[in-house]
Amino acid sequence: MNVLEKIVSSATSFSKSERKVADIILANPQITIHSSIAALAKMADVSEPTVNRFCRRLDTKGFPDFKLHLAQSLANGTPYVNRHVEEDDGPEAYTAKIFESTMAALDTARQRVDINMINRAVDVLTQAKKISFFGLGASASVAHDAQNKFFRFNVPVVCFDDIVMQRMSAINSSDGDVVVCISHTGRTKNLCDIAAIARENDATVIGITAYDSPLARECTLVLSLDVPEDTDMYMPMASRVAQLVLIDILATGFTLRRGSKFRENLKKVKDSLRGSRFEKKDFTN
Amino acid sequence: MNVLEKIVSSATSFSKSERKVADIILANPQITIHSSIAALAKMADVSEPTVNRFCRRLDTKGFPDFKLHLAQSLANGTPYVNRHVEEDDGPEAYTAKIFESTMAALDTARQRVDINMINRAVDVLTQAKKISFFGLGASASVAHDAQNKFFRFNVPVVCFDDIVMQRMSAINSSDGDVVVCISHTGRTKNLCDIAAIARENDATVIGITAYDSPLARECTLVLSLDVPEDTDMYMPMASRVAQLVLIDILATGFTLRRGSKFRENLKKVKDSLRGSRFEKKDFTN
DNA sequence: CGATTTGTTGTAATTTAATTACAAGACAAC
DNA sequence: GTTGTCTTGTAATTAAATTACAACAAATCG
Repeated sequence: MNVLEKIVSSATSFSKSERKVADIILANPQITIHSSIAALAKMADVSEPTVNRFCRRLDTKGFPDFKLHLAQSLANGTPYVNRHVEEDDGPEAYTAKIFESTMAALDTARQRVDINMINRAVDVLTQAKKISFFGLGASASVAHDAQNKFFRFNVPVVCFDDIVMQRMSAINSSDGDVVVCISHTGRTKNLCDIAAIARENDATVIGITAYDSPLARECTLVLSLDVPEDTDMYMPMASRVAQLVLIDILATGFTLRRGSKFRENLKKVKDSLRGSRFEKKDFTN
Repeated sequence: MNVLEKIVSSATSFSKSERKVADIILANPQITIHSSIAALAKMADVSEPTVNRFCRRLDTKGFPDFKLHLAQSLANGTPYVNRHVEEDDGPEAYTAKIFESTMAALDTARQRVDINMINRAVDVLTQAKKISFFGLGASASVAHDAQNKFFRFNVPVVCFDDIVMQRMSAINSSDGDVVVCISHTGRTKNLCDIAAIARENDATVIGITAYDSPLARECTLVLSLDVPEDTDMYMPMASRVAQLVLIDILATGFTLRRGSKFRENLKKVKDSLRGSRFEKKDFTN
């Protein structure tokens, strides 16, 4: 937990004067790290020892040490301590908050992801006879995106966002086929059924879903992404971005496993687009 | 440029003693930020003023200020200096690199994005009679995702990834309709045509695309996202994530503009899923 | 309701750390 | 070999942070 978050969470245990200090610091974190203890005390209208005591309460060695911790918190980019969008946020505020919360979500995803599982998933995918991506709702667009990546690898790839098609496809699957089921919650009944059906037909089922969810239990192999979702907006946001990055990782693992010669193939796919595009005038991206 | 990088890059301009200081700091950055100037001087076997001069040479106000900058550099965590995936990277390396490069891309996107344009786009979207999202290839899944968000707002939303449908839809558009064209490069001919057609028919065309691209020139309003794309893999990766976050921002702006009562509506949409899902056993997400 | 204790806050003294001024030494150029 | 410049360290100074202690406020208990 970074210092800024710590200040917020231990707010209740502060005394009156300490709260004044906390308020000033939260309001001007950037100014704080460039201020002396005297300047900060003056801003908060308290004495210098009070500031010092405040720092100690936050498990730092003293004011200079506290500034160090604060600087690190800020570097991790938390201009908005509360990253949740609020009713009266202006465009500047909500734009920054959404970028920040998405980045924070990716960071926790990175820390929690199981490299071993990724490696096994890449193994399975590179050996697949056929790969199917299934998702519903918001996860359907992730499935489409996955198809857009994996079709380049010259492997049969399908993608369905229709439960009937998914079901038929699952029933027709067999040994060597890989089915990737994508669901943030992992509690969508239809998708669980499909995972079960695919498994009964000897397909390998990879789940990109929440750890220990009903869907996860139906899968051969689970890539869990426990990302804190901002539920205020009632829309999947960060979770879906993390899923996409995971798809990128699997696709990258796939290409690396296949070696450099294979990469030439990808270049061809990309070059094939040239005719449909306006030429670049210069080398800027 | 962060301080650590600065130390490396200005290595040539250091004197003999300053180099000693630089070496010690680069070797033990974590220890440095918790040391006094005296301790560091002793470690580097130089005098205290030498350390101070070293700090000044790096455009910091003095030793404490230098430590602050150093702390921030360390917090920003660049475990992989080179974030590009390489031939012989193992799963651990490429996973970390892809997460990191995606986060870095989002960070530059955040810095470069034009808040003013976002605000105008939200304006236009909230007043739209009908909203259409068009994308091709990788951008098609972004368009689908946008549809998945915006349909919740009780506004007529369509999404096409088929140029014939897009064309027909564009021709049928009229004043008050908003067409959102999504393309990373902004050089896909078909999509440019469609933007032009939509504009001829009095629709407002919002482009989520590269600044000053052919597509951008056809749009009423451009949300440019100049994200450094990792082209090694010949696949769109970071750009597409940035586009999704932009969609999230527009959707959020939309809901905020509509006020709190409208948010109840979104909750209803979300609650409607309950029947199709397994119940949560606890409150973990 | 008053006395006592506990906790909070500020003043002043002290200690510690960082910076400056200056002088000695090293090195290069003439 | 001498002069000038650049580098480095010593000692003095200044600035900053911390500690010790006293005054005050609030809460607890008789």
